[in-house]
Amino acid sequence: MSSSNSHKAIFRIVRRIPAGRVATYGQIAELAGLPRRARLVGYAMHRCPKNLPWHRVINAQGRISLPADGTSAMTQRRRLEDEGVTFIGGRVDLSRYRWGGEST
DNA sequence: ATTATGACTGCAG
DNA sequence: TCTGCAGCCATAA
Repeated sequence: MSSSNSHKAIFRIVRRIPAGRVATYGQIAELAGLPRRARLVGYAMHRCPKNLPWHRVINAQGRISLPADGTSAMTQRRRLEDEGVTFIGGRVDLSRYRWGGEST
């Protein structure tokens, strides 16, 4: 088994992110037992299941890691704002919305 | 097998 | 704020 396990572990973590919270790629990688594999998380997100709350995953700068002019980026931002996450200057205040890995 | 690319990140200039 | 670079690793060609 190669990447399947990693992807599975990643998806499992993403599924635990509560609404109204966000997590960074690096954070998810770490929680999934894959320290420093942030890039792998990004790759996994690129082809994640539809049921996955992929919109709650953003980069370490609090920004959406997708072309700002793309429809996906807008969908992501809209869904987050819909959950109560506010954007300031095009980015999210991680010190406030970052998920700590806690259960809900 | 090798090279290039990408929804990453942290550090340096 | 922005650019560049070194780690990272699955895919594609």
